[in-house]
Amino acid sequence: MEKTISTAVIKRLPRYYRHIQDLEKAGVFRISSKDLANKLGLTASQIRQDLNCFGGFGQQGYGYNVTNLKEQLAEILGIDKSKTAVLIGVGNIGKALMKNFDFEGSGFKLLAGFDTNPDVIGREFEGVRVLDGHEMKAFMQKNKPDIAILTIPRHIAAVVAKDVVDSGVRGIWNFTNVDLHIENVPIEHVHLSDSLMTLCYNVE
Amino acid sequence: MEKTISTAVIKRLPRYYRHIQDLEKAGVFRISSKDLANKLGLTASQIRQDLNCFGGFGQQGYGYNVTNLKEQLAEILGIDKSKTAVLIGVGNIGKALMKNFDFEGSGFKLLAGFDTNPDVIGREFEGVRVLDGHEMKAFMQKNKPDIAILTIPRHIAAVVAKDVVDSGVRGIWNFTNVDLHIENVPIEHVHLSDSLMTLCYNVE
DNA sequence: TAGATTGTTAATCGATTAACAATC
DNA sequence: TAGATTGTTAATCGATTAACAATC
Repeated sequence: MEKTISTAVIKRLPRYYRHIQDLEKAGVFRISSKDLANKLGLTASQIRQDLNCFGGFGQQGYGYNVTNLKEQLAEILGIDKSKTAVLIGVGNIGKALMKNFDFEGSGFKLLAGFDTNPDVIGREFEGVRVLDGHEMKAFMQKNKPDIAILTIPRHIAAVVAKDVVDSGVRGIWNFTNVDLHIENVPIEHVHLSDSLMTLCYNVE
Repeated sequence: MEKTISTAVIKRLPRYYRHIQDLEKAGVFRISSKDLANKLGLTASQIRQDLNCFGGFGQQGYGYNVTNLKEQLAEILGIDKSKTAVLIGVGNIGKALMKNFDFEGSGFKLLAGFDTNPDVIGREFEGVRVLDGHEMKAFMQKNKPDIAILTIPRHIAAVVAKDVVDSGVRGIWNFTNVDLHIENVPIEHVHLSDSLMTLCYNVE
């Protein structure tokens, strides 16, 4: 029986992965929990506890092998086997993501964008085509993307979220400023305004 | 003596604010911690505890006055008195923010964008001008913005962050995929790839 | 081998939830 | 007044840190 891992732990994993990736690029072969903790501003204890939720990746007296740990983290996060995504709403944010964001690096392949605006339909960004929103349902049935990225206006967020889940999507990356909640469907919220308000509080 | 508030509490405040704002727009005058908790998927106890870090805004037997609570939250977060911001790096994400993001709604006034690319220098988005990066230092000394928004490539993130802090900026909204850390300067990270990796994990 | 560092158990700390007297 | 709901204290729960035996 799998024990469930707390979200606190899971939220730290991508950060571990990112730093370990940097270390590997910098040509570092091994790192101790102590040194990694220093780098990240955490305790060595916490890092060891976190990693040991998934297995003993280290070696007494030595520490962790950087490349091995990177691969283990990639596997835990599931970014080793590429998943698929569609992006819904090719406005400014949607466009910025299509042009800029390294989907591969986070374990995803972007299959298509969707919009209803004729100005963007048919255009291509980084090799990904923007299709007519009306074709979406058919596309989803055929291609079965794992997740949908919602970069649409907030007033249609709930409806579109329901639609994509009905079409079989298993997760949502939500850029609309609405707290979506759908039973059994993981949703990651990117609430930029919440983030900025938090900064506002801290700046006082 | 001010007691410090835990970041867990602070992170929830913008969400409270957002929902209370919605309630006000929907014409709701009062709400109990119980009803608000239901709406947010939290416990009534937690909401009362959180709000009572800042004061007793409710009334026994009645609940909370929506408009009053909204104003109290705005004051706590500091979004009632407008702060100022500059945006550094007018690439795709920077542009998307300038065009789309409701800075006023989060308590900020965007003063200017900066870039070194001649294609964007001189352009205006939503009434905000993009200036030459070389003018930045002079601009900062004159206008003293409260925060800087970093939408620049990751390899220059640390240097630019140091520069703006030296120029007197009191907070950073960091969109670069780097964990910046500067003594005594609050930094809010928007790590999109971390967010997507977390979703990747949860989708499995 | 001796030194280093892990994996893991135990102790501590902090955050959430429950309970209830105060009071509108 | 009686009912509702707060503010706040106490109890619980979970997450972080400390400690140390195991072992490379």
